[in-house]
Amino acid sequence: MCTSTFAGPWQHLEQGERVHIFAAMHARGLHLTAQREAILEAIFGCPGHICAEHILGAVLDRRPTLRMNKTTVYRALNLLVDMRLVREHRVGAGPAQYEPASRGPHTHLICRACGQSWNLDGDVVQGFTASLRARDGFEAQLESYPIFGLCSTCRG
Amino acid sequence: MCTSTFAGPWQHLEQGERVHIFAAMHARGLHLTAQREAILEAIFGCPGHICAEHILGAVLDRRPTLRMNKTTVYRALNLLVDMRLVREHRVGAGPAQYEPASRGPHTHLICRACGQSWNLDGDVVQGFTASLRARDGFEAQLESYPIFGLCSTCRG
DNA sequence: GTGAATGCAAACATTTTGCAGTAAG
DNA sequence: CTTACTGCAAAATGTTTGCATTCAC
Repeated sequence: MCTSTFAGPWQHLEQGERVHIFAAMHARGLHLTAQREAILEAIFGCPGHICAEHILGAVLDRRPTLRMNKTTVYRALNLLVDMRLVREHRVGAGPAQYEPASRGPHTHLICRACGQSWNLDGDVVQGFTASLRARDGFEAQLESYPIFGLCSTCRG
Repeated sequence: MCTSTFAGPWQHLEQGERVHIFAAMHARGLHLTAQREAILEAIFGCPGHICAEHILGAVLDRRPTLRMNKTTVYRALNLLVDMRLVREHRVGAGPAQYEPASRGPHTHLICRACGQSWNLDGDVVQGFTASLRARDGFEAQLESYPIFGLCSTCRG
């Protein structure tokens, strides 16, 4: 079951982004349909992560004339993740969460006890990923998953 | 759907471990039943991670006289995770994976391209978690989930 | 016009729940 | 003898698939 919903103003895709996505799809012989555009707008218009159910809800709310179905949402999401236009986070129980890949790398700290989350800026993460790269040649993609643990308050 | 199965020799719980678990359960007014003991043996006897379906399979295979049901497996797993005797890993699609909490912290690196995984020893991780602790007071539990990225081969 | 995209219903995989019966302490 | 535990069947959740129809290009 999903919990939070983003009810902010409806965002249209920024023009450059739209062009880039259209080109990427065209190159694969795929269509940028009204449904897919609405799904993209829901994802790009949400400041955080959003799940399939909420994407469906947002589109139905804000584009009542557009036909839309959960199957279409899931199919579009798989496509967009495949094309690396959207990042997927599957962590813990509950539905997968999605966000624009263009948002750039950022890591979340999540407290297992209180559930709060914090953004972790680049410095510390970069030090860690740099040492993994140096040691093992492994390019860690820490932005794909939040880091779980206990926050300073809950440790006490 | 599960893929790999561990078909190694049946392990009985090490005596000290059994005593410790029994005490922990007793302290909560819970029973260490034959079913729960068999489930624990399946988890502790598996060198890697094991999922609910395979625990059920292992117990049915090796203790044909013992009645056992997937509901019992899931209920036992929730209990054991809750008691922090067993660690749960939910990552990507597919069923949750379980392993003894006593196995100590260790982090896995998993390559998104080829799917291979490597154990990451403590040093590098400890440096990272130490800086998070110092900076944010956050106690990261990196052993709870793998770090995804690209291995040296697949980066090329 | 043609191949790709959609909606619907149904299947699927994983996990949880209600309830009546069983067994551990 | 009490309270926890179990099995069964059924539900809940999140996601995918088959197929006939519709639409973008």
